[in-house]
Amino acid sequence: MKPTVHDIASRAGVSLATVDRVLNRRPGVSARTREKVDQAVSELGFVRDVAAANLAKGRVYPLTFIIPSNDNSFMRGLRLALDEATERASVERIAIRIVDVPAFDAKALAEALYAAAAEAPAGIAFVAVDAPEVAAAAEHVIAAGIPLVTLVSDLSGVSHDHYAGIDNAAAGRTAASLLGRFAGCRRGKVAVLAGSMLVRDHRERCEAFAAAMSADFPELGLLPVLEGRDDPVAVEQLVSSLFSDRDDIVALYSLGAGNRGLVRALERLAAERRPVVIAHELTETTRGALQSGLIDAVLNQDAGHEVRSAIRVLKAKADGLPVVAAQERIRIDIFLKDNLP
Amino acid sequence: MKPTVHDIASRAGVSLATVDRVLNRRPGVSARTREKVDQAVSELGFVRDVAAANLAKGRVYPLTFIIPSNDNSFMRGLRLALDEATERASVERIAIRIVDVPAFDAKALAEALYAAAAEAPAGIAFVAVDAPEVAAAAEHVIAAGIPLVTLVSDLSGVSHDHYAGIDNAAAGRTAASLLGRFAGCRRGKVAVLAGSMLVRDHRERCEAFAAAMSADFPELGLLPVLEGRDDPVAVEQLVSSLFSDRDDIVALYSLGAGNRGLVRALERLAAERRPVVIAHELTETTRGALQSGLIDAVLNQDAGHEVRSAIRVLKAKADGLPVVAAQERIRIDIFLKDNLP
DNA sequence: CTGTTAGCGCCTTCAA
DNA sequence: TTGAAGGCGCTAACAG
Repeated sequence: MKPTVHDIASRAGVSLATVDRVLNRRPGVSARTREKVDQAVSELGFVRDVAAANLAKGRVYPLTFIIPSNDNSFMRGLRLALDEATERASVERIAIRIVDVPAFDAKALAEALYAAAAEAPAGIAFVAVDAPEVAAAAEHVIAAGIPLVTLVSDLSGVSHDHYAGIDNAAAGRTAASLLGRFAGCRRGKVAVLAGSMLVRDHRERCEAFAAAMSADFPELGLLPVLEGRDDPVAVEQLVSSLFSDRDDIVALYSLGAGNRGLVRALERLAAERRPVVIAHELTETTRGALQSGLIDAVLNQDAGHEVRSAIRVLKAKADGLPVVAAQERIRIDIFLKDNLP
Repeated sequence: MKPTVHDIASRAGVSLATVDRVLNRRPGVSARTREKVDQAVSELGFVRDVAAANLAKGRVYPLTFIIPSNDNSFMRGLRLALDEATERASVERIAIRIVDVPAFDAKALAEALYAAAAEAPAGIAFVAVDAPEVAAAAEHVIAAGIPLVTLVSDLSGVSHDHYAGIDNAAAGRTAASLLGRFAGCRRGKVAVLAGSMLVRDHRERCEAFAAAMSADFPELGLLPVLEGRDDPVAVEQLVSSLFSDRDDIVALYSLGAGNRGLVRALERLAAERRPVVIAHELTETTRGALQSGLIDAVLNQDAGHEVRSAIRVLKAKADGLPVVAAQERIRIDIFLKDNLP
């Protein structure tokens, strides 16, 4: 039978309360007593029943998630993942509060951070905009002793607790590998379509992609980066005019959102002119385009994993427990038409 | 505040015990009382605290996992995943017993199933060998009322509770897509290396791969399938002699295990003769080969996910709860050198 | 510094 | 058919 606190108590010859103090590293125990308990713990191979502990504590962790009120599929997916987490809230003893802020608005985000901190939750997660005022607000949160993690997009120059998102440089390199190899022996230009070079994840993907392309596939020249502001309409226009301007494009890397516009533009292209296309985020749109052959591969980050990871990390930090970094790494999924989930 | 059984009890004007009976659909409650309780439950939006329930029940689920005592990295990984699950055993209130059987040995596996059933565990998971005697043993387990799931490789013609593994036909098609596209404009033969056509996962991968290749890349002819019995030594020999026999091989699909042997054989090949290689399962070996460029892509199934899924399903079945099939689908991961976790 | 005691939310005898 | 009471493993006042 699995040993319990009672076994530890009698083995060490102390009371339950003392055992509890030692187990939870609370003060008010003499060194000798502590030792006796520790010894009993290791001798009996005691591991505490977290479920029972949480039940007794009755503790709930109020967590605040600040996310952009952006109407693209990925952010909708993120929200969905948060809703699911909220449903498991009672079991995991967390209470999630979602705060919306305008997308790409550093000032609004900074204010949201200050406001969230004022409520003193057990932790805050937010999708960063990489700007000084946001960094300042983040520092404020950290100074207030509130665990803080970035979600999806990271923040430079602030030592927050964690970044729950993919390695965007690796994503850029992965895109380059796939695109270069899928292009095969075709020769021509490669177009790059981003949301905005002002956000860190896009910048990192773009730079890594360009570096990998020129290293591994120098015969495929890169065209200047197009910025579609993650807006389907803008993207459609950009891509359409690009393809009517020139006829030497063999491949395209869409590293941002707004792929609905991209797909519409591609659909109007004559089949023999269709480029190799790599895009990001598995959505209704990109899934359909994969299946119809308009997009060749999709790199994806699992919003559900990111949310769950953020929650785990925030809870651990709130409890002062260590985080197994390797276990929290978010994978870059690759989807072809054949391995769609 | 989240409602508890107490709230339900007072709202319905009954005692805790009665509430409990209704919640757990136990007999001995009049229809009228039951109704009152049900109404209180839905009015208050009560959801029961599973952790507390398990704590009170003190129930543990003895689960038996039967896996091949095969010394390849994937099976070692599976074992590792099982060990990890065992460590969480106390929290999840399961007790895992691992039973080893010789690989690809239908008779031994069948016997192990009978033996496991005799111990009447809460559930059994096993890596199937697709043979009649195994099917008979599986039927016996099912007839004994013990929840049964297959792991990694499925069993034909038996309606067991679940298959915790990837869609192997999809894996074969994915391999074909990648291999065909990575081959680019190279022309020649494609070698296929399997473990054994006796296991259903290998057969399915192989058939789907062949079908997809002839449909999408008819210019690349397939060579007869080599069976390496997932044994590194055998595999090395097979591949070595294959490449000394002929010089028109442009690509190779290794759909089984034993890739240590494959990599050793590839290493000895002159760089310009090296084929495009797609293999299965991310291990030390395949990871190294990806990084060194000997292998181009690895399809992976996450043993940890499979084990956890099997456990979830077995527990649910043991409790008579439904399973959300979509949530239990195991993904096919694609790894290139660039997106290694 | 240490122990006693009363719960957390739920389940399970045992009586009525 | 129903209810009262005790306990699962742990934590947290409140006393000593």
